[in-house]
Amino acid sequence: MQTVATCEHHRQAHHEVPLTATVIPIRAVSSGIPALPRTLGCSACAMRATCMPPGLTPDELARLDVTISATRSIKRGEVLYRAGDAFQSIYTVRAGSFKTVVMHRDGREQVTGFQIAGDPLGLEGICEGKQNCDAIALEDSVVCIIPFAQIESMCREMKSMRHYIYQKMSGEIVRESTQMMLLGTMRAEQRVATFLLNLSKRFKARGFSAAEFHLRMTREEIGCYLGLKLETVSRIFSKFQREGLVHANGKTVRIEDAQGLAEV
Amino acid sequence: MQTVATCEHHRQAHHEVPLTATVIPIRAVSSGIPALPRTLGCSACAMRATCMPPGLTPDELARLDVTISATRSIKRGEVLYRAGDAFQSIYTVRAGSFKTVVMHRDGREQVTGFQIAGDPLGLEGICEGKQNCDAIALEDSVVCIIPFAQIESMCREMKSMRHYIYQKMSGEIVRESTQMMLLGTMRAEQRVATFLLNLSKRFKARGFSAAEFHLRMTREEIGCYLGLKLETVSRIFSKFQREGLVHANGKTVRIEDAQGLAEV
DNA sequence: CGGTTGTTTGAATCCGTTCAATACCTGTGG
DNA sequence: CCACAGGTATTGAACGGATTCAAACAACCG
Repeated sequence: MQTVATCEHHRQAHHEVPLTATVIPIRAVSSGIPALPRTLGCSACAMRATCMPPGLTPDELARLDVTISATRSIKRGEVLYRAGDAFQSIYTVRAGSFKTVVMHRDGREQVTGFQIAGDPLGLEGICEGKQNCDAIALEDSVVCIIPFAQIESMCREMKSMRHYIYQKMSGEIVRESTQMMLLGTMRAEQRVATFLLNLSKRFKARGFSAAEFHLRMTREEIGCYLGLKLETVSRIFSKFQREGLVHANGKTVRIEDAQGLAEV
Repeated sequence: MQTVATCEHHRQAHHEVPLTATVIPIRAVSSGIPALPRTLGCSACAMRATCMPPGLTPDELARLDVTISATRSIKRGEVLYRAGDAFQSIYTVRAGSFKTVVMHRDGREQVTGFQIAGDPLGLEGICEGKQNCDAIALEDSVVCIIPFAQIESMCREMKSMRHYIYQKMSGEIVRESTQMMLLGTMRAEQRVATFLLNLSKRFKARGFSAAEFHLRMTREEIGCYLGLKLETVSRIFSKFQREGLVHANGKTVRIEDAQGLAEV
């Protein structure tokens, strides 16, 4: 079984993921995964506000329900897609969480993002018709499959859908430039503080606690994301704890002084 | 007069740029700027292959010529747009070059990209309806103005135009994740080597020499882009020169051993 | 020409890494 | 149930690469 921890594997062996085999109609999966929203299909989905444009007509919603009719379950450590895979769909995280990783020939890796429920996945693939990073589940997860060709053809008539795609993509660009700033200008403590505050904000936006949450990623993955070594991340967690900024016990984190964190 | 060099200024004072005042019909500008392609309008533009989707019909080309009918000249050190400006247009660099800079409240800056002729500008703005970075000319430059609302409405009928927009945006995402990898995993020498090789490749793609070119940006701006201090950049240029990898005289750079650079 | 901006180089410092040892946690099989 | 193994996390000490501080030089422009 593949592990999430080490930041070095998952090369080669493209296209071997049995894509269709694990695609299941939404209704079939509903009873199996307890954490899922009860109601299914976009029209009744609790997360529609984050995933889809606002102000859709009933007709348009009905069409969405037909188009986005399948989810896919991915176990912890498994990949949703790999760099090089042919681009066919974009995804929305329905439950669980992912990391996206780009790699160099020489084995160097960079975690480019962590995605939690409601976040989009796979947008980078549109450019060259193939994915440029691996998307790996940090825990047992479920994604909604959004077939790009179909959603794209909806764009013809639906201006709001065009704007939705633009916004998601543009949002990725903005997110990444923020991360470039972090990597280019911040010192280690600021990076970790920013990371924790960002996670906190996103959990809050999805209705979870902003103060206390469970990290699904290892110290190494955090380091890989922040341009630091895992030891450095660990040391800074400890330091923040000594200073009363956070309480960190393994993967459980409680933010004690958000203001203080922001001022690191 | 504003300077390009120091990596610290250009805050506040949004919206004060007299946008319309400097917008000139393409034909009016044609004789003024010698470096411009002789033929004007997208249908006859030499750079259309890089700026616009392939396979447009004559009808579509004619429509483009009407839509993209103005350029704008920006003098060295002046801004094309600032963070916070209302998003209205995207741009293509027609002549000259730019840097894009994001900044934090605290004055920290990060150069997120350098754009040369043929490169797109302003795509990040689509997300929130306002720009999230400053675009500053590194030399006297000219951009084509692409009014987004109009190009967007062309997307309704023109599938190729929709794909064009997707590809440009997705390309930005890919470019940025590559840069995140550089910032997150490479040591200083590798960053500078990668930077030089990337510039070389892009110049070559635009028909300029891949081996020898003129840097339009200062050492400080390069450092700001690569997450290094200007002294470090300077030292590494000198080191590369000692090792026979490049010949650098001020802003003129000649790549002597591209292979060696790639292996740094 | 002087003044400003940009570049180069050296020496000292410091932050994050590297190397290493130990502890912890979780799931597995005896 | 406990022991064990593998991965994960913490912490210390030494090291090193990039920064900081400083000075001198070059290039540019009015």
